Amino acid sequence: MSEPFDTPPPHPTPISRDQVLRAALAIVDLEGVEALSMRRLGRALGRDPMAAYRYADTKTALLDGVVELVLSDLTVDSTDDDWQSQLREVARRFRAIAVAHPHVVPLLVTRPLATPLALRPHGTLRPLEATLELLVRSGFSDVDALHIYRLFFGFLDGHVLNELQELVDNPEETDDLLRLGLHRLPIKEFPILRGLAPALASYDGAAELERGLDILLSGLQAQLTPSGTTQTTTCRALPAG
Amino acid sequence: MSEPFDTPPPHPTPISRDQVLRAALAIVDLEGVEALSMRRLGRALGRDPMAAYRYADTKTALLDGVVELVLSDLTVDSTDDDWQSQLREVARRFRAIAVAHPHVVPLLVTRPLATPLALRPHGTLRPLEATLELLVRSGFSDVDALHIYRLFFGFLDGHVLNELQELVDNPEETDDLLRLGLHRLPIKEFPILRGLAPALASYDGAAELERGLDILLSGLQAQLTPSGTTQTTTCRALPAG
DNA sequence: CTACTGAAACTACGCCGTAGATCTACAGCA
DNA sequence: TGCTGTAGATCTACGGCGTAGTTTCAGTAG
Repeated sequence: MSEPFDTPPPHPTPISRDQVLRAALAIVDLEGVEALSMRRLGRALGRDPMAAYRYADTKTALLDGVVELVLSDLTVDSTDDDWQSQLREVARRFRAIAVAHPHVVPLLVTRPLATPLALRPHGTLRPLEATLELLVRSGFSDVDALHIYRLFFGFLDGHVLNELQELVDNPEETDDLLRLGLHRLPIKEFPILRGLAPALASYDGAAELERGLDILLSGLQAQLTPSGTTQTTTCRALPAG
Repeated sequence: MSEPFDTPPPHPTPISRDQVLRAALAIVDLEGVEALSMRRLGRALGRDPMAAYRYADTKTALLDGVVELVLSDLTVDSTDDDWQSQLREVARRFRAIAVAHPHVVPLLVTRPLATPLALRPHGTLRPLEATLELLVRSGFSDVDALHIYRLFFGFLDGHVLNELQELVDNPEETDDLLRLGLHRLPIKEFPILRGLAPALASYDGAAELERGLDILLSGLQAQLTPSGTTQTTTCRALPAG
């Protein structure tokens, strides 16, 4: 057989799906999702705008690919004996990824609304399977594992959406109220919110994540045990009166 | 002074911001966010494409307006003596809104990433203030109220993002595995996920929300009391080994 | 009757995603 | 050597996009 390296590719150097996705990610990281266009991507690759279509059938598939690339950094050790502490670590890694790629977060949370689960790039499903395995190995039924997975990653999505919200209106202002622009809000209508200017200004994402994890895991421990059955609780309110 | 109704407006009938937003919402509900363009909106209003710019300075402001319109349906009774049951009701109303307008959910969760809090339409801030008031009236400090608000609405965002995920690949198939397209996934790599086909297919959003609320509120009760101070917990893992 | 004002409509620019046609350069073979 | 098939890269073109700037025009004030 002939070496693939002996015969150089048709045009300049070949290009890999990974390179395409990395170029796309770079654009998104620097300028946001809306700056990513096939033409812009082609320019970044030094190729024809249509070149990327070889590696992503469509623009939306390219977006799914960017999500996959980013999520490929999210490892889950499903052999960890302590599922709670492993979930904590996954949470911290997930947050770190989101903070490192804030402009990707909109894609991260919304692409699954558009692309059916089974058609998503496998890299985006791997953390799901690994988390399920972690929980099943810890004694949960697979259905309960699914519930916990959903609650946990829903919580993580919610956390990063909170953490990455835009708060600052006027960056060069030093007073919190003015910096966040909260003075624009009618004081009669938003008294508490306005009073929270200092708290909003000193938001600490890592600490908030830990406190959320405390609450979530403590609730989980109270409501769901690895033995497999859900407990009924006394504080559960009735749906309608 | 002259009656405003006596003097008919310059061109045909006047138009209100509310009408513009409702027309925009109708397009999004029917065909999704990406189908909403200024030209399309103009057509729906029977007006020039530029007409809508009178009520939204920019396309993104229009999107914020759609979010406001949808969130204006979300009432929070801050006088409720039982904050937990009021949060449950808010959660159910929020879910109902999301289910009624699934195509708006991407906007609902991502617009705050782009528009600074104080510049968002007031209608989107009203549930925030009302929830803070509910919690403060129940004895929480305003900073704790903010934490609970974030955790709670983060949870809700996460829930609807989970509930509205696309799962079905091949709708006319009857077998769960085939309908969800999970047979495409390599069985060695995704054994648990594939096995969960029936559970995925029979997802019940309302029930899942209640179970999530049970866990969240029970965790909240264990970790945070209206007296105001956060408790330290024994199960909290240390950051790094 | 004229001049002004403010809202509505129109025009035009540089983008976009991508279907389809075209070009290029090598592989295999006579 | 020259010919042809083919697969990949590139080009062209279409209809649509957000919106700045300009023009139109009905109503009001003087």
